[in-house]
Amino acid sequence: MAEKKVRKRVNRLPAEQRIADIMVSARAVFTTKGYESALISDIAERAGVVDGSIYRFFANKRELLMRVIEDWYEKIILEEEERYYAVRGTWNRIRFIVFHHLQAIVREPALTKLAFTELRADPQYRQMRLYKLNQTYTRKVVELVREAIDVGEFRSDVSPSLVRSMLYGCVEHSTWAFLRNEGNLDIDQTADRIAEILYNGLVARHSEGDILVLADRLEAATTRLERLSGANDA
Amino acid sequence: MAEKKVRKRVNRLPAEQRIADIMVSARAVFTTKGYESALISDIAERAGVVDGSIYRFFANKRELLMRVIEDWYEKIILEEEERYYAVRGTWNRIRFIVFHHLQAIVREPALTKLAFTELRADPQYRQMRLYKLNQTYTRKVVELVREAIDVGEFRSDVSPSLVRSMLYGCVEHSTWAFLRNEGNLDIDQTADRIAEILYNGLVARHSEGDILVLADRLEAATTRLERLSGANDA
Amino acid sequence: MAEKKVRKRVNRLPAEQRIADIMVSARAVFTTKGYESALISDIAERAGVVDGSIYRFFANKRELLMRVIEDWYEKIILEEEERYYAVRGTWNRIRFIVFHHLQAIVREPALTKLAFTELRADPQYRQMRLYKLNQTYTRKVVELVREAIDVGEFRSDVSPSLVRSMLYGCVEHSTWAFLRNEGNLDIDQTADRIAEILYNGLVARHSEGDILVLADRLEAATTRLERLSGANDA
Amino acid sequence: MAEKKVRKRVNRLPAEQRIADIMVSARAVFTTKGYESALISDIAERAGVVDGSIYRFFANKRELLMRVIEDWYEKIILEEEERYYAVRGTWNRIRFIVFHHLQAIVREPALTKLAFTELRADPQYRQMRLYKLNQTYTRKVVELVREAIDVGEFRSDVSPSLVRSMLYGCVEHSTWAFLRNEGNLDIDQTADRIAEILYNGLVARHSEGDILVLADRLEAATTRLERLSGANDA
DNA sequence: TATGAATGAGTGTTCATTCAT
DNA sequence: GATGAATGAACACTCATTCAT
Repeated sequence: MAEKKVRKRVNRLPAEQRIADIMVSARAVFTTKGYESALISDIAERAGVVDGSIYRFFANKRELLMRVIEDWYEKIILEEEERYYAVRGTWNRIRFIVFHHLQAIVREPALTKLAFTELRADPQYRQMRLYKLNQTYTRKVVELVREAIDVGEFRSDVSPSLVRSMLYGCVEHSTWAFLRNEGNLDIDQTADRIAEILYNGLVARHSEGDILVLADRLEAATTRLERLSGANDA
Repeated sequence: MAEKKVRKRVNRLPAEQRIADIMVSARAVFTTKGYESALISDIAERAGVVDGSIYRFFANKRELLMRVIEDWYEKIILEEEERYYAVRGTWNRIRFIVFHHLQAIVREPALTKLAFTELRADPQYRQMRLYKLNQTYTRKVVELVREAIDVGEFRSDVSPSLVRSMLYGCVEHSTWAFLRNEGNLDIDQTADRIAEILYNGLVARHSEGDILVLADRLEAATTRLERLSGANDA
Repeated sequence: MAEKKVRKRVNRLPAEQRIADIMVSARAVFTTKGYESALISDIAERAGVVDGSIYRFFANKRELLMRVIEDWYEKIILEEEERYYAVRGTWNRIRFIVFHHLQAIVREPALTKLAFTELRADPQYRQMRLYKLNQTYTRKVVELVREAIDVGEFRSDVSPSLVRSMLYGCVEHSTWAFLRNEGNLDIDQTADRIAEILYNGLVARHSEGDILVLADRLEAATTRLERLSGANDA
Repeated sequence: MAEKKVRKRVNRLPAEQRIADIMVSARAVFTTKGYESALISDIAERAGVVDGSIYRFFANKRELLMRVIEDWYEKIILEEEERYYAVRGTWNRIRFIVFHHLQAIVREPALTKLAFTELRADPQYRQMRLYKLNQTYTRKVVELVREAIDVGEFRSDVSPSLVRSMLYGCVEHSTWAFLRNEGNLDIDQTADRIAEILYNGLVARHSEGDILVLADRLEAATTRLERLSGANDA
C-alpha cells in the first residue's frame, strides 16, 4: 500500500569527481545546444545528479560555462606549451602557433564560438580567469617577436602586440565561415599561408632605399671598372 | 458608466516615416540594453507607436535588429566608398581602410558588438543582407592587393583574401578591449601602425633573382679587376 | 521621383455582391482553418476587399461565421423542402430525412463541426436565426410523427419531439467519427438502418388496449361457455 | 535598500496532493469560465501554487482540461458500473443507463459542454484516454442489446451499435437546450420516455401479420362461441 | 550533502476591430 | 463607400535558482 517512490540512490562521490562529471556533461550540452538553449536539468541528468547539486559547485549557469571553457582552454595551453618550446626557429614557431590555434578551433568549433560570443564580449571578461589564460596563451607571440627583433631577424619597428593581434585576428577571421558550418578548413595550407605572410612582413632586410642606392652604386662602379678593364684590354 | 480607456489618438504617417522612427528607437534601445534585454515595448514607446505596429514592418525582434545593423552598415559603406576612391596610393588606401574601419567601430561600439556576437555568429548569417554588404565592404582590400601585385608594388605570392582577413582580423582584434569598455583607443596611431606593418609586409623588394644577377655581375667584374690588378702586378 | 504607391483601384460593387463575395471566401477560410485560426485578413484578401470593409457588412467575426452557417443551412432546408413533400409514405419520408441529414453532414463536415461546436453550444444560440432555421428544419419530423399517429400508423404514446431528438441525435452521433476524419461513412446503408430501427420502433401494432378488450371478450365468452358446460354438467 | 519581494513560503506536498489540488481548482475555473477564458494564473492561485508549478504535472493547458474531464468521466463510469450490474431486466437497465447519463449531464452541464465542444470534436480525440473511457462507458448498451437479442427479447435485426448511437444521441440531443441554460430538465420523465420509446422500438413481438391473423381467428371463434352460447340461452 | 519540489519573474506576438483619410 | 494603418489587450509557458527536508 505504502508504495513510496524509491529514493534515488545517493551517490556520495568526492567533490572533484562530481565537478568533473558535471563539467563533462555541461560541455556536451553547451556545445550541442548553445548557451541559451542548454538546460541545467539536461546537464544534471547527464551528470547523474539533480539540478540543485550543480549549485553546490557552480554559482550559476554562466559560471559553469566559464569553467567549462576555461578548463578546455587550459588544456590547450598546456598541450601547446610542452610542444612549442621544442620548436626551433622563428618561422617554425610562428607556423606552429598559427597551426595550433587553427587546430584548436577546428577541433572544438562550438566551444570556440561560445568563447567568442558569450565570454569575450562580456564586460566581465577582464575579471575572468579566461582572460589571464588568454594572456598566457598569446604572450608567446609577443616574446617571440621581441626576441626576433633583438637578434635582428625582425625589423625593429614592429609592435609585438600588434603582431599578436594580427596573428590571432587573422586566424580567427579566417575561421568564421567554418564556425558557421560553411564548409571545411584546410588548416595545413591556411597555417602555411598565414605564417608565410606574417613572417615575410616582419623579417628584417636592408631598407629598400638603402639597397637600391647600394645596388646603383655598385653597378655604376662595376660598369666603370668594366669600361676601365675593357680599355685596358683593348 | 464604464470608463473606457481612451484610444490613443491615431497618427497616420507614411510607412517610410514609421519605419524610420522605429529603427531609430530600436537602434537606441538595442545599443543601450543589448539584444536580449531590449524590450519591444520600450522600442515602441520611444517610437511613439504601440507594440503591435512594429510587427507591421518587421517580422520579429531579430529582424528588427538585423535591419538596424544593416542600415547602419550600409551607411558606413556608402560614406566610405565616396571618399575611398579619392585616395591615391596603395599605402594611403590601406591606411584609409584601416582608419575608417576603426572609426566605424569606435563610433558605434555597441552596434559593432551586436553585429559580431549576434549576427556574424548566426548560422543564418550567410543568408542575411548583412553578409552581402560585408562582401562589398571588404572587397576593396582584395582589389587593392590585386592591383598592387599587378603593378609590382606588392609581392606576387600574397593571397589577397588572406590580406583581407589579416586587415579586418587585426583591426577587430585590436578593438576588443575597447568594445568591452576597457579604455580608449587611439585610432590614428592604431591605424598608422596597422597600415605600416601590413604594407611593409606586402611590398615587393628587388627580388632575390635580381639580387643574384647583380651578385653574379659583381663577382664577374671583381674577377676581371682581379685579373687586371694581377696584370698590373705582373 | 514622387512615386506614390498606386492606390488600389476602388471597386464599387453593389453591397449584395460584396456581401456574397465575403461570405464565399469566409466559408472557404472557416472550413479550412476552423473558427479561431481563420483570419479576417485572409477572408478579406480572398474576397478582394480590405479588412475594414468586412465590418461594413458584418458586426464582427462571429457574426460572419453565423451568417455563413445560416446561409448554408437555409440552402439545405430549401433544397430539402422542395423534394421532401414529393416523397410519399411515412417510412420513405423518415428515410429521406435521415438520408438528407447525413448527406448534408458528409458534404460539409467542416461547416457541420463549426455549427455543432461553435454555435449550437453558444448561450446566444436561441437568439440566432440559425435556431429558427433549425426549428423549421426539424419540424417536419414532428409533423410527420403526428400525422402517422393520427392515422394509426404510429403508436399514439410516442412523443413527437422525442422522436425528433432520437432521429437527429442518432444521425449526429453516428457521424462523429467521420467528422474527426476517422474514415468514411456509408450514408445509404446508415440511412437505411436508422430509418428501419426508428420506423419499427414507432409503428403501431394492435394496441394493448385492443388486446385487453379482446382478452376481456375472450374471458367473458369463456365464462359463458363454462357456464354452458356447467349447465350441461348440471 | 531594494525591498526584495519575500519568496512565498514553500509548501512541500506529495505530488498526488498537488495534482489533486490543481485539478480541483482547474475544474472549478474551467466550468466557470470555459476553456478559452480560463486563466492558468487563476487556476494556480486557487490551488495555492504559482503558475509554473502547474507545468510540473501538466504539459499544457489543454492537457489539464483533458485530465480534468477524464477524471470526472472515470468517476462517473465507476459509480455507474457498481450499480448497473445490480439492475435486472432489459427495460430497467436501459432506463438506468439513460437516467444515469442524463443525471451526469445535469449535474455537470459545464463539464459536459467542454467535453462535447472541446474534446470530442478534437482530431486527437481518438488518441485520448477519454476515448477509451467512453468506449467502456457505452459498451454496456451494445452488450445489453446483444443479450436481449440472444434471448429473443429484442428483434434480431437491430444493430447494437446503432442502438448505442440512438440512446446517447437522443439523450444528448435532448439536453442541448438545458446545456445552454434554457430551462430545466426533468430527468425522471425524460428517462422514462426515452427508455420507453427505445425499448418498445426494439422488443420482439409476433409479427404483425401473425398477430392479426391470430386476433381474427380468436375473434371469430369467440363470436361463434357466443353465438353458440346465445343459442343455448335463447 | 543531496534532493527535487516549488518558485515566479518575465515578454514577444497575434489579430479583431477601429476610424482618420 | 472604401481604405488600411494603427490600435492594444491579452496570456501561456520556461527554466534558472532556491531551500525545506
